[in-house]
Amino acid sequence: MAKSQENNHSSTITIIDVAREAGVSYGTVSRVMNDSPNVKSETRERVKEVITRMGFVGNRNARSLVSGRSNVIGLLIPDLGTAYIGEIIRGIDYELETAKYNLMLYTTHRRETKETGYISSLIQSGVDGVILILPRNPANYLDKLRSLKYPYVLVDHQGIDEQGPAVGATNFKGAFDATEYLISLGHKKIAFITGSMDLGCAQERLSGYKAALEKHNVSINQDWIIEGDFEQATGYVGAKVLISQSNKPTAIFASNDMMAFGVMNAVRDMGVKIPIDISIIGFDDIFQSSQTMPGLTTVHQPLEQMGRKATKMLVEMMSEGEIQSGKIELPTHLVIRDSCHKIEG
Amino acid sequence: MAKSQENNHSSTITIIDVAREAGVSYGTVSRVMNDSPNVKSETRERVKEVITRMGFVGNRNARSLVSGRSNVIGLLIPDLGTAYIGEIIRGIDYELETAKYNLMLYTTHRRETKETGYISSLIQSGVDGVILILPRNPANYLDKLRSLKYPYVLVDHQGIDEQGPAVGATNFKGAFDATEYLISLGHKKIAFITGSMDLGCAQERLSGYKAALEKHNVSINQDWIIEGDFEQATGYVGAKVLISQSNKPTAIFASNDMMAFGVMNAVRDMGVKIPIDISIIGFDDIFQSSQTMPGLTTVHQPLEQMGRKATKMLVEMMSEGEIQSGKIELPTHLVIRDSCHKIEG
DNA sequence: CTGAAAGCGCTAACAA
DNA sequence: TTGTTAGCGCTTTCAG
Repeated sequence: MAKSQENNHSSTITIIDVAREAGVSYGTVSRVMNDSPNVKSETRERVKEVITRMGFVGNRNARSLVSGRSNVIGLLIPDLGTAYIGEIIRGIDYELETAKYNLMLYTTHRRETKETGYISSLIQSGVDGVILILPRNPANYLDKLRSLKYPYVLVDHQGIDEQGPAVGATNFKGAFDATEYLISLGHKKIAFITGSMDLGCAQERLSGYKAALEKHNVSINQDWIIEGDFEQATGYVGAKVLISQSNKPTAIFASNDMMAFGVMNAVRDMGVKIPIDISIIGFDDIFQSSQTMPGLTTVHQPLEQMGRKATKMLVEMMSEGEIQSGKIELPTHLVIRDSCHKIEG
Repeated sequence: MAKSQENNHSSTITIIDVAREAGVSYGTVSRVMNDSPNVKSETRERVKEVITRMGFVGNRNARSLVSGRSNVIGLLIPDLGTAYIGEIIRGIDYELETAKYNLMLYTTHRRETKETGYISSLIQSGVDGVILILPRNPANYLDKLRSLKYPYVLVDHQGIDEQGPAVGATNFKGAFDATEYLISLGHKKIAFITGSMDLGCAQERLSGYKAALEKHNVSINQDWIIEGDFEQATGYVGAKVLISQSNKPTAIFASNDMMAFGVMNAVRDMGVKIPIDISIIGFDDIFQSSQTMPGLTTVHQPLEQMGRKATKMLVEMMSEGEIQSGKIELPTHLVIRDSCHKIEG
């Protein structure tokens, strides 16, 4: 006999108890639970009443076992604690709630090796689909996912090899717009601090910056392009380097807001006033950016929307059993606050 | 016949296929999978070889259904995107990995109503236990959890009604130490910005601050106690108010680091130098605090440790089937960086 | 040490 | 519209 090690905390009421109490067969109870149309409304009401009265909740494992669906999706992320990912997850959560899915979280903590391992684990877990945020080396397992027809969506990954479903933002255009805005303010000496250059989004932002400069015939000065890594500290250090130059820029464009915060701190520490002495612009528009003083002008990335869009795509794929393809880029837009200032030409 | 809607992406290999291939009964395969000692090592090897060769992975739902365990724990959090919670989760993740559990995430987004609903959902999901971080109104469902003998651990909740398992930090002592440190530096005019006062940790920090003042016969000035809410903005505003007073403090103790960042920004904007003109101290020691300039002196809260400890407690409870009780407070300690300065008495 | 077999709680065909 | 029933894939007794 099975079930010797009874799960002592799960409710022990089963569909059979409900059926007995309601005076119907347990198949009928199942129909009520699944909103099958083939139930007399009178019966349905009676069964529903019994269900609530007894506090019955269906056993998810049993349902999944027979239906082949778990109503759980997996979410693979590099790390938590960055506002950036938090906001994407907010969007995912939102959609998942309406679609009645739960979320299983897998954090790689930037250990690449874990990614591939997790994918096997995910599939094994009976998760119905997976969202991958900022994956490090998807090439290792994307083929597997595709060959299994396992639904997945990539978020914020601009790999060259990518043919599958993915959602990102218009990084190039966002950076282009920000740079153009600075130029419109009269700036010609515009410095740029890059993100981690192994990431597609960082590359695109750099390209956007350069393109805007070129369009307006502003020459690109390599001394004003500093390599950063999206962390606050490199923004700080980068700004110090920039400001120490004899030929210093009048504006600094940081590839993300965290680095822009570092820039702000550095600049302040050197006694340089924002935005009078120097203009600063960021990228992402995380919550904190509206809270700094002065408020950070930045490129808004629709993070929550990205999460929602990715989830919608995934839900659709899961119900249709087909892997869609094509990547989607959601529009960024400039949010003008108080960290940039007009310059006399 | 069931299974009309086949889960087209899950591997279709079952324990039976493995058994046939290995020339044993499928009960034996099951024993191998569960590391049962009653298998001849020769047989075990053969079966294992077949398992890896066929790439077989057990169906989790089937296993859970019969064993009554899911090897998944639920994590209920108010929000993401705060470094604070991210660091706790890192600890949880770490322990979960060694204990071979997966993590189901439920975010309430600070909507109180969702908490209670989630608890039912969690239990229904067949999750083996639950960790609640910073729960808003646990009174609503703690009784239910207890009566079901459902394993749970509270993290960072200092409710008065609490008898169940919980882990937190020494908030009182941390605040006491920080205040005493400021006093040892010669400060007598020490302001305090509180957290959300509906949270126990915020109350304890305030008490610790007051107690240190009293111990050293420094009178408490109500004008120097400002109510905040743990968000950066209230730190900014609070500092402005403080600095504008005719009788201004020489040090500001913010109840958490985010507010301390706000204080730093405000102070800088008013042309006041840190730490020469004013000393600033925070609480939490989130990652960002070591990145500001000057580095923020703060009370280190062992967030990752708290996550690990909570998880260990939960795992133990799940295996023993008993709810432990008693709360645990992990020690805080002062991290001295560069935001505080000696003052001439 | 191994095989046989009884279910775990439920969904979905099939009858009626 | 409802009842009946065959499994989903697996764990765990019970025999041997």
